[in-house]
Amino acid sequence: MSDLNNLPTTYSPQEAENKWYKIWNEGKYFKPKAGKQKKTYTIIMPPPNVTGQLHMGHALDVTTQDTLIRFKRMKGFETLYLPGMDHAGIATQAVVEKMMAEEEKKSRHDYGREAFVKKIWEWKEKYGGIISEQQRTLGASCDWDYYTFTLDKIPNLAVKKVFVDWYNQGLIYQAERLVNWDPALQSAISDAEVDHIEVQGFFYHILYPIKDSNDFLEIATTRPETMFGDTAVAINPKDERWNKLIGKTAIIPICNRGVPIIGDEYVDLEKGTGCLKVTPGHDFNDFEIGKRHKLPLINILNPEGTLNKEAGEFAGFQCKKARKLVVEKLKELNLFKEEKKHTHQVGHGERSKVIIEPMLSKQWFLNVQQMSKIAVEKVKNNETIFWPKGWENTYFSWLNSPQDWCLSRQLWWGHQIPVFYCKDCKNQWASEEVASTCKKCNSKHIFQDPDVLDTWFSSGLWPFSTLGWPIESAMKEKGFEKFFPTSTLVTGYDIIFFWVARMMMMSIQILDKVPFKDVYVHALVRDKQGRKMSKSLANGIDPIEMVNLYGADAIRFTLAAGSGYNRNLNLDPERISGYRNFINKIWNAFRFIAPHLELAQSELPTISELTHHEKWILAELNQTTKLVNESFEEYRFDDACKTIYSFVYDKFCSWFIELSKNILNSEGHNDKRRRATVLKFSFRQIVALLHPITPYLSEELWSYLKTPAEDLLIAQEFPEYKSELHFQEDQEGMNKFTEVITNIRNLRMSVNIKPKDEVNVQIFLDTKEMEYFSKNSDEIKSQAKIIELKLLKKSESRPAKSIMSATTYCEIFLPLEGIIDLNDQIKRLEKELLKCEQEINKCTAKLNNANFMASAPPEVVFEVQKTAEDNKEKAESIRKNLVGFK
RNA sequence: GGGCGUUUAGCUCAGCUGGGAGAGCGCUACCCUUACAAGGUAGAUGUCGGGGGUUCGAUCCCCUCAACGCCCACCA
Repeated sequence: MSDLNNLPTTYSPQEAENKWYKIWNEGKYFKPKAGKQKKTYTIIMPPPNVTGQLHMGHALDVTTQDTLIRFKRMKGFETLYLPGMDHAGIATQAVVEKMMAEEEKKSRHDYGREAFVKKIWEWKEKYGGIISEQQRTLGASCDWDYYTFTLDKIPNLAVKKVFVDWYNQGLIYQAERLVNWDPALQSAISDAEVDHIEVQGFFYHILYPIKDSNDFLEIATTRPETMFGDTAVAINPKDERWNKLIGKTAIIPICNRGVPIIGDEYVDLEKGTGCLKVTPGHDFNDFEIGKRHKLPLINILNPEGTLNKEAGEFAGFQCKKARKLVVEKLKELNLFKEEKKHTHQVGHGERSKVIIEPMLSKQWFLNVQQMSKIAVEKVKNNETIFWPKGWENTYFSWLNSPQDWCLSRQLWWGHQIPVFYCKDCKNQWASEEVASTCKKCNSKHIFQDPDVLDTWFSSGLWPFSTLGWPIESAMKEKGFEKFFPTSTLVTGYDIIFFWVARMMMMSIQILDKVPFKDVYVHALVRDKQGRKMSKSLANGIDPIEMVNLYGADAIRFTLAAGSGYNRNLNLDPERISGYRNFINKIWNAFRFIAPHLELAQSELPTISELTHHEKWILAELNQTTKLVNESFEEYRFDDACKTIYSFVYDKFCSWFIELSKNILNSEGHNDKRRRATVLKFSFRQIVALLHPITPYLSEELWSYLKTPAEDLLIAQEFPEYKSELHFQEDQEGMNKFTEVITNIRNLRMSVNIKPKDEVNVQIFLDTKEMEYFSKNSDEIKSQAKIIELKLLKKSESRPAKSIMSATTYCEIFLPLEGIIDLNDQIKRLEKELLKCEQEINKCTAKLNNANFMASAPPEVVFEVQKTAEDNKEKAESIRKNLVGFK
């Protein structure tokens, strides 16, 4: 331990961070331990992607989760903070494929499935999971023995069990449907993974000849290249312009195929030309029209997004290129009328960023119609509560119009679908075991479905698969019964659909329980100007860089201070340095106390022994404690931070430490000892209050404050409000004390008296204040640098040649020898007077208003009366003395 | 097109169920005062987006307009 008298003037976080994380972790402080609450508190960490680098969003996750965990742990809950990592099917496969292409000029097909998957595992061992190291840096107090990867054995068993059960129940089914096809991934993706992005495009006006006539139908489309897939042209039956053509045949240009002209209400008379080409194979709406009219369905695309042989001479071209060529060709044929600029929303792959093609394909789906209804119920009846409540709407809006979930992905990295096929008898069945023969005909010619499951399928099971489900021995070992349902899910609003909704549905369906009691939805971290942090803008702030610069506690405090019920957190690195300064301030407050720690006693003196200022600081601390507790319970991290900040800064450092200097430098042993005791007591409580937010600094300081027998701070009890430490009178007294001193300092400042120059002061008081001020006159003298302080009755005469200031209960005079700039003083006082008068006018207006007097509650009326009287007294003081100046 | 949200001091934001507006940072002046210059003391700043309404009283409730942002939804 360093010498308490020789601590450095600045706190250096690095040392403490390395030291304490290790001690906590090795000392098993992160492990769940039964506490006085006899209850558990569980947070399952949203598993970051294995490919991920820690960004500010993760840092915010960790900060809020770890703050809650540390808070609850100290409150005496048996806490489990369960870490993990997600295999992130698409993202990870993409990373490795890219690396392979760059380094070896090979594709996954060159390797084959087995070898490729092995390659990803190798990559994962080598590069994956840096993020969990970074989480440690931030102080995440997870039980790392619970660490789970979504492809681990148990989650895999969970996935298989759920799939097989639901397959057998018919909830999971296979269907040939129009799905969102990602040509880059060459896989289907779910609706949730499609982003609609606004794109500048064109309406191409094309003429479709009408069979057995010289007429044409003018059709507007954004996608001329899909005309090879057209199987009808649709017109609204109400459309007077064209409806007589319904029933005739239109000829698709270029391929010269005849298609029926049909009537369908879906067609919008206003949009385009009012004539719609119907391409059921590549448009979701057209697909519906096709169903209504029993139209054939033509697939014109290859899996990689090029046109297939249906497109004749355009086969092999990408859609974008084909579009140009088709337009040129139409121009040649004189069947092209015009193009008009048109902005529209086009679906893009959330990961791949390429345009998504609706395409007919056979996929696995989960029927969510029933489970989504129940998931809504559970939130409606408060079994799970969102904080802030407003996010429930987002959750509902998704679950109220659910599309069946497309589960299968044509990838290699992930949980392979546990469905088997027999080549001989065409039998299909689902099985948790890897089958070797056909269940039905015993044939050995069987194979497993090659697709893998959507990553979110395993994520949806996360709250219980991490706790050992469905393996009973594992559940017992991991404490499933104790920790499930979990307590709070902390996440950003961007994955309410992807994740929260799915965990709710799956958990309710499988276990008939909601997976968590609370959902705290935190803000998304943006840059100072509110822009999303992105690579292209280069506006990202790297949390680890910030940790290196300012320390983990500073960044945690900054993120916590920015986290309440807001949806954006605009982060300015300057704020981090600001809170670094605050942390340093605490460090230095400790340095002040440090030399006196030995003197302090372990128990607080009896209340009758305490001085006014001691009672005051204890009362303020007590109130702070109450507010901090309440704030954490309501996920108001911002309020908690503010409360602690202002107590430490504005109460403890600015006044209590200042007021303690004389005592600690005096000879009075008892006074010194008593004050040292109060200081130490307060400081122990301050670091305890701070610990959930700034674990490192607080643990470091605790090591000096604790008794040898006491455990680490992480394992201490969180401070609670104590009614016996509520001293209202002392808090009110102290308000006067600080007001008078501030007034005197203000006066000194107005005539440029240097801080170290001492002055004489006379205060004229109401008699009822006399006692308080004479009792505290020594402290007033020292705080305001006064040589001689005279406390006089208001009836006494005021000194000549002086400057003055008034409060509602006293007049403060500072007699001066030299020349005073009277104009300045008059201006200052007149301004002050004006304020009072405005206040008085407002009050009297109200008090003269009969309606106000009749309807306002009595305490409000009383308050107004008091304000009026106080201001009248103050104004009177100023006015009287102003006359003297003039 | 549907829904949600935001608009308060130069910047970032807080203001609980209506009683006359706050914080941090920044800024200005003065200070190396024996915990801290990553500091101290003092100070300035707001038609609480516009308009209307309810009320004795509106930053807060209702209506309306505007700007910005987000989410969902059809590539005619």
